Amino acid sequence: MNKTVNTNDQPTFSPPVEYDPQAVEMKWQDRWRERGTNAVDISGARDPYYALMMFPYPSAEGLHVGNLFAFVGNDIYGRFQRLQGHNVFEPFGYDAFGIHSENYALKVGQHPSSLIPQNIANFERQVQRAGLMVDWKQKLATTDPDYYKWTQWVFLQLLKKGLAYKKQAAVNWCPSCKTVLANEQVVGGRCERCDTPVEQRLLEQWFFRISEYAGRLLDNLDHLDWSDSTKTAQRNWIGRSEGAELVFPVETASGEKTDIRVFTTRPDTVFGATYMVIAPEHPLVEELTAPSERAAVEDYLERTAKQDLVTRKTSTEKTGVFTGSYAINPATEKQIPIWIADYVLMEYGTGAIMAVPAHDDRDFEFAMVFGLRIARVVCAEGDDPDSDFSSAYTGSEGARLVNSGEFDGMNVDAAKKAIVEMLATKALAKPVVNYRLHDWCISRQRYWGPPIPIIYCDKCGVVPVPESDLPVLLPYVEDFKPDDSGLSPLARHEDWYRVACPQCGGMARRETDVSDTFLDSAWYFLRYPSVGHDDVAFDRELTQKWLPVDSYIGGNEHAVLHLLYSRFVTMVLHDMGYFDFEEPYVKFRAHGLIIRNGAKMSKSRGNVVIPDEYIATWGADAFRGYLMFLGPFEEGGDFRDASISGVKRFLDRLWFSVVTAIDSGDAPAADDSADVMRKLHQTIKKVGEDTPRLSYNTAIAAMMEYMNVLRRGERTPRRHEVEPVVQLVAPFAPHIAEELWERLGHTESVFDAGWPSFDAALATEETVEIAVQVNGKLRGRLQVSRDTEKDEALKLAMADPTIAKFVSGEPKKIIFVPGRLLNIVV
RNA sequence: GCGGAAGUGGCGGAACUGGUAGACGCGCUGGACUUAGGAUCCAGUGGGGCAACCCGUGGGGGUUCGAGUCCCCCCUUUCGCACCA
Repeated sequence: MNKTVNTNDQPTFSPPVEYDPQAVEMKWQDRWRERGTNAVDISGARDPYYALMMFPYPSAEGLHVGNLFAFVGNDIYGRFQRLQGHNVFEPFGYDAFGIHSENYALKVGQHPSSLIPQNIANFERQVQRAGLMVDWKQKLATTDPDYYKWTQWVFLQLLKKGLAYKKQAAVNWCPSCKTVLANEQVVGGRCERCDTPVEQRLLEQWFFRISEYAGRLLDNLDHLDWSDSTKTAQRNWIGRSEGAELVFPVETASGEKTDIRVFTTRPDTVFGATYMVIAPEHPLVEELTAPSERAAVEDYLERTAKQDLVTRKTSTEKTGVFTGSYAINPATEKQIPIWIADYVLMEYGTGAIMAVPAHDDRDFEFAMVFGLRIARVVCAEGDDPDSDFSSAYTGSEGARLVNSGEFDGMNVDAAKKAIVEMLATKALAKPVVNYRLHDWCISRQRYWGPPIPIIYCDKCGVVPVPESDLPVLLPYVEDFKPDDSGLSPLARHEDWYRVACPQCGGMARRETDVSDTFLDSAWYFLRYPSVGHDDVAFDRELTQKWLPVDSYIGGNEHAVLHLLYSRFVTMVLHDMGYFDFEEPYVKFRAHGLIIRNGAKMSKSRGNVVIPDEYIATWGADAFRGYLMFLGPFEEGGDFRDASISGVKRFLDRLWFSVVTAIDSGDAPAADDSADVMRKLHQTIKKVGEDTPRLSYNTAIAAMMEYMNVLRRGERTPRRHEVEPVVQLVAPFAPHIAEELWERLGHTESVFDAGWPSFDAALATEETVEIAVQVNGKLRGRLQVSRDTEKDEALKLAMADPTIAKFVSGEPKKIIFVPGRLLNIVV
């Protein structure tokens, strides 16, 4: 290499022109393909490691940096595990069904079945160009009949287990997408995709009984290696509440006796229940309505039914109507009026509440609007029990019961228990746990999804499609635009839905709804190892071998839904005996978001960054490195192209150093080689610790630091000083690592070379700089040997006049932290 | 309103269990080499001060020999959920 030393003692390097990222990257991508470097021996691999990333929706715009950021983060993790000796399976696939694709197809006037393959081809090109260690022989797409055949099979398993059922329900209806949305797809009362206000509609829908698994889904979280924020999100979504169900006897308008059951978390306040509210959809509404109130009630019901869910869910304005009937408060045994109001939701609890205006904000507000009685039964410490109300008192700490008969003076917790026990003796109460988690509506009145494998026969009723008849192919239809009939576009194709009943052979019709995209993605990780096995959804042995997933990386936007649904499906299949694990992902980490100019990237903002041109300019290795260096992987960061050059320079220097080391052959080590070796071993240690923690930015910084030490002054690097760095950098910049590894004379892939070990003794400094403080203020630094003791350090410090001048008289106290600092307190 | 996360130089960010704040990178300043350089290399770079020193991690208190880190109160940003009884 052309290194010369000028008279100013400043080394001059000629630019390392030989490093041509494009050429190197093309060469190695070809090599990997030819040699099958990234392919895994699915059935024979020992020490398997499943490094999964959330599969993307193959959009027409192609892969953007947000996708790539996530994929590269996973790839680094996977490659690192491979260097640790695991057989790493890093599959790739496409979540290609769904409203996204369908809407786009409608917009551009092309059929999704022709769009999707184009998009997939484009994604694949981009992913390969980025150099991911993907085993392409195991790829899948949810739109492939060989895949969705088994999605339909999963549906049938849930049906078999009694966990799929059909019911008519008020559902979220998007008037623009003309389809039903899951609760989860409604954001702030608006459609997640098109932002149109959502309305309610009544439709027959297929549901999965996920609520039955709420307790397990919640409890298992304690044992998962997931980030706490994700677990918290899941816990909140599941929403466990402990309380009691109380029974309020009532008499209907026609004089019949019946009960209304309510759920409450505050049974201690039952003496303060001065009225009762049932949801407009409550089954007893009709019977409880007195003739005199009929007109008013009907009017109110009509108004709320028309009301879209936005107003209903977001408005806190209290509306309601009196039924004309009364219930008996089981505690006071007094009559209380029964009201109908839309602030009580039929989907939660029992659809009826006991209203305690003195101790619940919503009940208080309602009572104020309608002039209902307010009775205080809990009194805060030091409060006057007879004072007036200006708001509800919802606290409980230090509070005592009042106006509650024999329970007066009890604290809230004791009263909760005692009152439920007392009412239970009359069969008027029992402790209950409630969850906010609703059953999962999987029906979609759309075209672009797997048809739900059900046949309706006039004679036999609801008949599941026999497993041997799967898949129920999604027919190619030109006219797939949804209409507002509430039916899927497939319902317009009689030739498709007319079918013989599998049981009696008579005339029957297919279910014309397709299933939710979340069902496609709720089991894809089970499929990857078994891709190519056309006789089963997932091969038993391969599944036991590779699953559960060792490490899963994905976006936090899926922290709740996708993760919850896939946990549920896994749990059900486990219960059916298909495999022996019940949680799909041992470890999950959410990556951060890449933003641009402080805003989330989106088409509408026009700030989407497509990686292609950056890769063309800087190379995939530099671009990967840059993405990982711009911030902590789990936090993301702002994309700004200015600083890519820093990572590129690092790779240039690495290249130059390695090539120089090779050229210098067996030249004797330089004088400072001990320092360099110490730094090298520290770097191996740090990169080995940071990488599995996904602390990629600091791992890269550590490697940069080492390069700075290595190149310090005019020294010529030696082979043993650079060779391990090639291994360290390999997960981050795989192409340049392979090339340099080959130039270093190796014939095997650097990814099969293992991870360099570090010498703990060598990695420790023998002399350290300790801080000297006087009264906690930094006054100087001392170079001492690592094992210097307190007295010795103090002596050295006092010998330094710049320190000693701050110490007058005898120190009161000496704090000494070996190897770190000395604090003299005077 | 409830819940989560976060406020550190001009910028992105380091600082693992309380122990030298600002690693690493970008940018900037000066210099070297150059016909030239947006290439490469060297040096410097939190603010103030000639200096000794002083001030600095959103603001205010506190605990401690010592606080970016722990505790209390407030402010700001951001992302979820929103009448769940």
